[in-house]
Amino acid sequence: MTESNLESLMQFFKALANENRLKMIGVLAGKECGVEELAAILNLKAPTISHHLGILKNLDLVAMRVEGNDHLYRLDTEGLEGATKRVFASFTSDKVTDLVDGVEYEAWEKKVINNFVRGDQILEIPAGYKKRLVILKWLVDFFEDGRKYTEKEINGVLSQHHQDFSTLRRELISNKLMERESGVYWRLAWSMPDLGN
Amino acid sequence: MTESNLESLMQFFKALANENRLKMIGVLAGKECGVEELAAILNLKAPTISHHLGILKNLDLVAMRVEGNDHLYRLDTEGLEGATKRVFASFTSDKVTDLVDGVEYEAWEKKVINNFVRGDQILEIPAGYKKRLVILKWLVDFFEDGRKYTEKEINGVLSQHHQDFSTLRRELISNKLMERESGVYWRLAWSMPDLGN
DNA sequence: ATTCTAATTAGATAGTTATCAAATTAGGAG
DNA sequence: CTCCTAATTTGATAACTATCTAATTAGAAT
Repeated sequence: MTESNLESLMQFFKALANENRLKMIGVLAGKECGVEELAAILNLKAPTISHHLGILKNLDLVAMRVEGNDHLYRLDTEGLEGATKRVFASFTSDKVTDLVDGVEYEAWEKKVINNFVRGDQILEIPAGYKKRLVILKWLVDFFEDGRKYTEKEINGVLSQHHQDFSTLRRELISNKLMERESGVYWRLAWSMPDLGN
Repeated sequence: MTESNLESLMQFFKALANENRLKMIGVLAGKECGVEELAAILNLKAPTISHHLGILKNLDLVAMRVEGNDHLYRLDTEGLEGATKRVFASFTSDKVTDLVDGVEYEAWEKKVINNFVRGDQILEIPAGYKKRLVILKWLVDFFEDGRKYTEKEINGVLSQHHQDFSTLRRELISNKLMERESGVYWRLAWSMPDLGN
C-alpha cells in the first residue's frame, strides 16, 4: 500500500508529465484516432506515438479497438476519472504523510549525534541551534524522569559527558529540557526515540 | 488560458513525477525540515535537495521560513490543495479537450489528400478504409447540396477526377455520402472543413 | 571584524526518456 | 497465396534531468 502507493502515484504523474501525451489525451477526448492520424496531428512519427500510447494504455488512460488495419484509440474516460480520483485522494491533508513510511525520519539526528558524540563524550557543543538541541535531547536522557537533582548532582552527571558542564546546564534550562526551582532540578522532556547511537 | 493551461498542467505533473520530490512532500507534511535534515532523511546531498525544493517552491507546493542559519521548509498546504483542485478541474470530462486548441486537427486528412490527389485528379483510390473515406469526402464536395443528379451527370462529374467513376459512385453510396432512389442521386454529407488542399 | 554554518549556485557527469529510422509483425485486400 | 497497409518493436541517438563536487553567498556566532 505505502511503497506501491508512492510507486503508482509516480507512474501516474510521469505519464502525464509530458507535453505530447497531454495533447494526445486532449485530442482523444474529442475523437477516436488511429496512430498515423495522431502522428500527423502532433507532428511526430508513428513509432513515437505508439510509444506514448503504450504508456497511457498501461495506466488505462486510453483504450483501443481494432478496425481493419487501424488501431483506433480513444480516451478511457472512466480510467482517467478513476485514476484522477485515486491520485487526488492521496493528496488530501493527512494522507500525504503516508507517502513515506519506509523513511528514516531520525536520520539527521543520528548523524548529528554521530558527529558530535563519541561514546559518552560530547566532542564539541554544536554552534547551530538545531544541532545543539539534538545533543541536548541526547544529554537529558541521562537523567531519570521524575527524580529531583541538586545542582551538584547535575554537574556531576554533565561533567561525565563534557567539561563545560555549566554551559550545558544553562542550555538545558533555556531549551526547556530541564527545570529549576530553588536550587532543585528535574527533567522535563521524555525520552527520545531510539537512535541506535 | 489554453496553451498556458497545458503548460502549467505540465509543470505540475513534472514537479510530482519524481520519487524524491514526492517523498519530500510526504516528509514535509509531517514536520518542518531544514535542507540538511531532508538530505539525511532521503539519503541525498544538500544541493540536490535545494534543487528539488526550488522546483516545489516555484509551484507554491512548499514554503520556507528562515531561522538562524537554517532555511526551514514546510508543506504549503493551501498551495497544494489549490493546485490539486485546479488540475483536477482540468481533467473532468469535457475540459480535457481544452488542452489542445492550437492543434491542427485536420493535419492527417490534409496529408491524405495531398498524397492521393494532384490538382483535381485522384491519383489512386486508397485501399485503407479511413483514407478512402477522406478522399470520398473530398470528392462529394464537388456536388451541390440539395440538387438532384442523373446517373449520367454523376458519372460526368466523377470522371473528371478519376477514370474509375463507377467504383467511386458505388463507394459514395455505400459510405452514405450520397443516396440513390429510382435512378436519381443526391448528396448527403455537408462540406468538409476547409483543408486548404 | 573574522570565522563558521547552512544554503544556494555553478559546472560536470550519469541515468533516463523522447524521438526517429529500420526491421518486424498482424492482418486485410487483391 | 502474395502483396499491401498500419502498427509495433528494436536499436541508436539526442535532449533532458537528477545528482554530485566545488565554489559562492547570506548571515549568525564569537
